[in-house]
Amino acid sequence: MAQVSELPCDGDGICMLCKEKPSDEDKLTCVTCFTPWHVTCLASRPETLASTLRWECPDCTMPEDCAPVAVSGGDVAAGELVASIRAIEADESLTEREKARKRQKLLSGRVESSDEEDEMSMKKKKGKEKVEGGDDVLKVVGMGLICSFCMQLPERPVTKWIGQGKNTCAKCRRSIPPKMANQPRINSALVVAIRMAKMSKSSDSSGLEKIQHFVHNQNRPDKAYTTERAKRGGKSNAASGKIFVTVPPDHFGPILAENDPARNRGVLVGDWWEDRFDCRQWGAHLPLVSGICGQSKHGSQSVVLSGGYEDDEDHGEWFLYTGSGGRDLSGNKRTNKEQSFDQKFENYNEALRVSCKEGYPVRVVRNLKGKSSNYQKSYATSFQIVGNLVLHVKKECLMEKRTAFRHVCVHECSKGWLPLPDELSHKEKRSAYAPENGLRYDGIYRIEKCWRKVGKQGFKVCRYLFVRCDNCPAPWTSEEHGDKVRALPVISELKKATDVTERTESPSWDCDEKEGCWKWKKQPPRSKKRVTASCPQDTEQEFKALRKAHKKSLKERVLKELSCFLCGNVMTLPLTTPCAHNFCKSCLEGAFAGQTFERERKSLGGRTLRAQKNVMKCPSCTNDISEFLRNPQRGSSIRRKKMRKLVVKGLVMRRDRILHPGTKKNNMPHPQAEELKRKTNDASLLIEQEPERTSKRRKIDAEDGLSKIDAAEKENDEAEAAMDEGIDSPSSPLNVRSDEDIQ
DNA sequence: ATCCTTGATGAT
DNA sequence: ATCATCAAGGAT
Repeated sequence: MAQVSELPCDGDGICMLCKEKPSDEDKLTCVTCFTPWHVTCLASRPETLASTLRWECPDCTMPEDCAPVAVSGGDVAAGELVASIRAIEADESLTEREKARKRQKLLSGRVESSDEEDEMSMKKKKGKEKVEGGDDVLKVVGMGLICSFCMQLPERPVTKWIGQGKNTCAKCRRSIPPKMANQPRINSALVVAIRMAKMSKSSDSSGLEKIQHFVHNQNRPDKAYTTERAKRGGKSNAASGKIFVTVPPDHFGPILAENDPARNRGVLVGDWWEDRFDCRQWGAHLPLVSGICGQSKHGSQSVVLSGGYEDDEDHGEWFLYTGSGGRDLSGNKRTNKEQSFDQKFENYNEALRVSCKEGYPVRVVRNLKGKSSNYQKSYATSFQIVGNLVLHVKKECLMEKRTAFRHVCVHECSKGWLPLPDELSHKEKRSAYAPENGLRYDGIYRIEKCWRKVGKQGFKVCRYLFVRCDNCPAPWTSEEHGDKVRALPVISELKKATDVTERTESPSWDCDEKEGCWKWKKQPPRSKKRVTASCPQDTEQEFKALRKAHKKSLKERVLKELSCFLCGNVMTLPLTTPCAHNFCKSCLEGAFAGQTFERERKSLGGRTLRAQKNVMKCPSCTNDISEFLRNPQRGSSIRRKKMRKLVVKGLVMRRDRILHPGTKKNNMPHPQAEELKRKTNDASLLIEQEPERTSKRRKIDAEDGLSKIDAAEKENDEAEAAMDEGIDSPSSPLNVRSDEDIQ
C-alpha cells in the first residue's frame, strides 16, 4: 500500500520502515509535526541545506496555499523527556529501584521552588497522596504537549486529530495538512510519556520503592481496609478507616456531641467497639497498638487498660497502671512479656506524668484482650473472688456465672477498696471491669500520683494511680450520678516506691463544687495538631483548605488531560473524537459495543425503507460521533454500505500491548502486570462470547480483504508494536499481528 | 511462637 | 522533612 511505503521513526528513534535506529545525522525532523524520519528510507530527500531546515515530512506536505507553521520547542521538550527516560534506563550503574525512583522524580517529581502555582502551602499539608507535585513532568510533558499548530497546551493528547470533515485543529482551528489528516498516527513520543506516567503511577502503588503513602482522612473508607502494600489481608494488617470526630489527635477530655458531626452525640461512657480500629475512628484512643496516647512534652490523652501487665490492678473507679517499655521488642516481637530493663519516665511514661502533674482528664478505654470470643466459649471458667478481683481458677463453668460473679464483685467494690492479696496476685487474673468483648469507653480519669517501683519481674516499672472523675456513672454501676470527690485509696506499694510525683498545683480538670460536676477549671492545653476529620463550616482555615482542595493544580489538570474519560486511567492508544474528547481506543469501542451504525425501518406496509442512522453520542458530550466511530481515521468511507452493520472494530484487547514496569527487560513477574493480564484475558473472553459480531466482521474481511479501517488500524498497530518492542525488548523484531491471530 | 502490619513520636 | 523506633494489635 502506498501510504505505508513511507514511515517515520517511532518513539524509540527506530525507523518504522527498516527497523534500524538511525544516528542523529541520519535523522530529519519535520518542521510541522516534529516527527523524526530516517533519511535513508525517505523516497525524496531535501537537496539543499536550506530545504533541510525547512523540511516537511511526507505526512505534512501541504498544498502551496497553506503556510508552514512556526517552529516551537514543543516536541523537542517531549523528546527531551523521552531522552531523559532512556538515559535513566540505559544507566547501568543504577539499580531497578533507583531507576524507578528517577523515573518517578522525572515524571511526578517534587514541586520546585520556582513553582508559580499555589502549591507551596499544599505540599506542607500532610495527608496527601503522592499524586501531588510533578512540576518536572509539567515542564517537560507539558511543553511536549504543545500543539504543533496553535502552540498552546493541547486539551487533547492525540497528536493528530481530524475534525468532522474539517481538517482543523480542535483548539486553534488551524487547518491540518490533508495528508496528515488522512494518515493520523498516535504520537509515539507521547505514548512513551504516557506509558512512563503509567509506570510511575503503578510503581507508586506497588510499593516497588518506599514512598510515603499518606491517605487523607476524607479519602479513607469508613471501615478499616487492607492497603495495596499489605501482603496479608484481613484485619491483622489493616489500615485505619476514616476518623469521624472533629477533635484533634491531641485532644484532652471527653469527646462532645459538637465534635461528632456524624451522630451529634459524642463518645458516651459505655460506648463499645469491636477493635482498636473502631475505637480509633471514634477518637476515644488513637494509637492502634500502643496502650498510651500522648506526647512527652504535652501530656497523655488516653490509655487502654487491657490487663497486659501483671502489675496492673483494676478496681473500677480507680486502678494502678504500669508504664510502657522495659521489654525487648526488637525485630517483630510484639508479644514479649519478659521485661529486660528498667522503665523510665520518658516518652509515653513521661506523657502520663505530665497529665498527672497538670491534672488533665485522661480518657480510659477498657479492653478484653486476646481472643475474647474464644475465651468465652472454650475457656468457660469458674471464678473465685479475691478482694475485688475475679480470679480464673478452673476451666469449667459458663459465662452467665461469670457475669453473676462480676455483679457480686462490683457490689463488694462499692463498699470500699479491697486490696488484692499479694500471694494471689501472680496467678492469672482478669479485671472484673473489663468488657465482655472488644473495647469500651469508661470515661474520664485523673492520674493522682505516679512513681516507680520494682515490678514483679525484678525491673523497675513506672506506676500510675488513676482515679475516675467523670460526670457519667461507670458502665458497671447502677448509679444515677457520676463520680464524687473521694479520698484516695491507700496504696501499699508506695512505701517502696521511688521517684514519687504528685500534683503540686490545682488540677486542670476538677469538680466544681457549686455545679456539682467535673469540668475544666483551667484552660485546656492548646492543641498542637490539626483536626483530622474536617468540618468545613468551622473556621476560615477550613474554608481555605476546602478551596485549595477544589483548586486543581496544574499537574492534576495535565494528568486529567492524559486520562480517559471512560476508565479514568492514563490512556492506552489515545483517541480523540471530533468533539475533542479523549478516550482509550478500547474504552471508546467498548462503549458502543454491539451497537450498529444504522437501523432498518419498516413502513406501516411492511416495506423496508432506507436505513436510519443511529445516533451515537460521545460519552463525554451530546455530539453524535457515529461518523467518527465508523472510521476514526478517515471520516467517511466509500464502503459505508458494505459496513452497515459493522460494529466498532477491534474489540478484542491485545494482551501483548499491556506493558508494565515489572515486565521490563528483566521480564521479572510483576503482580500488577499479572493481574492486568488476567483481567485482560477476562475481558477478551467476555468479548469473544459474541460470535455474531465476530463472524460478521470476518465476512467483511473475507469480502474486501482488509478493510480501510483495518489498514489504518494495522498501521497504528505497527506504530504501537514498534513502541512496545522498543521498550520491552529492543532487540526483538517487530511482531505485528492482526486480531485474528490472537483468537 | 511467629509473622506482618499501622501510625505516632522524637531525634536528626 | 525524613527516618528509625516503638507500641497493651490481630491472624496464622
